Amino acid sequence: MSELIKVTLPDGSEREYPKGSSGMDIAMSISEGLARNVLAAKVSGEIVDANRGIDSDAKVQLLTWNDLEGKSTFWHSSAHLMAEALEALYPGVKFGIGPAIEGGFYYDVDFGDQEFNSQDLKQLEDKMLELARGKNSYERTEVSKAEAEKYFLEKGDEYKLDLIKDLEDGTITFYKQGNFTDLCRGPHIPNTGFIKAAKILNVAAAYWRGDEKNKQLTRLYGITFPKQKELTEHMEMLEEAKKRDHRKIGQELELFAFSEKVGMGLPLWLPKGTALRERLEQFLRKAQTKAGYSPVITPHIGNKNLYITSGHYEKYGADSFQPISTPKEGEEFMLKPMNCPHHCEIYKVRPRSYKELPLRLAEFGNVYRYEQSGELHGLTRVRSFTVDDAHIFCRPDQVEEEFKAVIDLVLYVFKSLGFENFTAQISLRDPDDKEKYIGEDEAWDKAEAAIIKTAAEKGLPTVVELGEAAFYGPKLDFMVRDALNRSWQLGTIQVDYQLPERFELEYIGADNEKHRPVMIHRAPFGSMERFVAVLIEHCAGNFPLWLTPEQVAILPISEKYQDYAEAVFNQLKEHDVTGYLDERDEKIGRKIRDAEMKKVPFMLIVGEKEQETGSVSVREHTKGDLGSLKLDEFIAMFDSRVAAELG
RNA sequence: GCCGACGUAGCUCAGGGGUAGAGCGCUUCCUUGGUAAGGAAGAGGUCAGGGGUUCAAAUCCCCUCGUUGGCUCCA
Repeated sequence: MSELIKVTLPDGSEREYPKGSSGMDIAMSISEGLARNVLAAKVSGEIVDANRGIDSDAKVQLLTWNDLEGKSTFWHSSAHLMAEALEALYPGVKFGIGPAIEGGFYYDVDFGDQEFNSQDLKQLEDKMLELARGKNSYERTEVSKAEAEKYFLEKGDEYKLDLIKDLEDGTITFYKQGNFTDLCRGPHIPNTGFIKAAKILNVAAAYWRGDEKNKQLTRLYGITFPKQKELTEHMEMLEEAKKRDHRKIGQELELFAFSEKVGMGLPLWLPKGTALRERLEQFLRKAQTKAGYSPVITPHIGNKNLYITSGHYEKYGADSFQPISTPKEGEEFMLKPMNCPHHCEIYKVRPRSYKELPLRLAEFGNVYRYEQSGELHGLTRVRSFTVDDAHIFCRPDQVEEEFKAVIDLVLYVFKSLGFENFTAQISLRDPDDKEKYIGEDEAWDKAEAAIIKTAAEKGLPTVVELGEAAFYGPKLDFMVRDALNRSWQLGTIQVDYQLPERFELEYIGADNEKHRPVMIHRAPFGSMERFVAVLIEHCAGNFPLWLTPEQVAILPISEKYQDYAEAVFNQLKEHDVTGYLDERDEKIGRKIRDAEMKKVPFMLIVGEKEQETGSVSVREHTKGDLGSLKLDEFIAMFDSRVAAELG
């Protein structure tokens, strides 16, 4: 007699189930193995508990650990489990919020008068696992606002009360597992038994609601897994990430440095780092030349009025490096925080015809931004950096084509540097806070639509973020995943209808009338600093051969072969192979070890044999002895490796 | 900018109220050695900077600077 509902599964198949069946019931009907792994269900786009009944026809996706949403449900439930453990160990603790994040979860905790220190972490982890073994189910109940308030009033948790205050009556739910009840929208995994491994990763301080006027809570970061093995692998990955830290490798390989005397956040590029950077620049210059860009050079400072015109002064002036005054009364200059205003003035040097658009002005421009001191981090966040900048001035009817060409350029750059995984983030205005942005609604709508359209046409994997736009226009940001699957923002493309307006840029159209061009800002690397940092971590300092500052090390067996070694070195230099000659009075084993530590791709060992035959004994970094090659054979091999890398 | 931790030789770090330690690196000498560390000797530090407590401070306290984990921010 029970009514049936139609369920559409992700593979397109349709099945019928009694009304009120849950995701778990559906899983059970497919296979027991699946049922054991189901963490939650996505029902018509909404993620719900696996045991929630489904009352109408729906598209249903069963979420497991392999789904992002499954993981996040798992971690959110783990946050509740950690809270339960904390409550058991520290009676009377109060809780803020405890969401899942990328790579785990956290919970903000107010320990009151109780002490919590890092020695307690193991105890907390053990308690979590002990509770998890109880296989307590996560039970959802709907409560009224009054009931919710009553519960937390009695418990004395002012943070939850604060949260409830903003919730609408009738939408409030509690989740209970074991002895712990929490205010929570859900969803959750079926029971705590799924959680087999737990690690508290980090303890930090965070203000309630992120406001420094509020009380500071202890934020406990944790991660959990359905298998112990996965936790072990995760911890190994974190260990590997630490080894790849670009700050560490940058120091070890002498790529860059910082000096207290020069100032915080102001990187000093050492010779090897500079070599690397310049090769990256040359690579992009070449690609840009092909794509029709015109390189330009502009000063590091600009009159304050330039930034008043651009709108940047009003927006960022107070938080920037302050104006530089000159002997002339009232005259003020600013370190340039971006290159666009200068490029606008280049556009304006003479009247422009529609025939010369698009005009693509490119500059590796050094810019200076007074980032908050607490935000500085290695090369990824600095106060002086170089944008691989370009501004494309084009007619409105050219925007799409130009946008697509830029996407192609960005993809070419990523591919050449070994970044295979990326998503394109479409950053739009926050529709609820239009005050933050300058310009007309109409222009914004047009620009946003253009980005969405071209991204779709290029088949980019995209995510849309509201409120992430620049103040002058929407953006398409490229988030790449590195070798450790960490996500970084690199390239950016931005459509801008505002600056042309502010700078009164014009071109004469075919109709002999004045028209306003559209500007596209773009930087495939983002910044040289940030890109190098990400590249270092991506390849753990083992750069593609063509980028490596020291590509070969010539290691003579003894000083008797010094002359031959030098001859080899000189010939390599002729072929644009860079490196060094290790003339030290050390044994070959030692020279090899040092070259290996420096991650030099090729070691060329030369002694009596090689000298007699005009050859080199080749050893490749981490791979060992490759045997003997004539010098020209080696050069040919080297060249073909580089050619292969650059596709 | 805010909260916490940290700052000892070029690097990695030990020490800790009573005149500064190790390994690596560096310099010199010996050694001329065939695929991841040859041997010996030597140089090198106002213990981040400033102030205080003390007979005595690298060590305890305060401030400043810097680094770092977070929070907030990011043209």
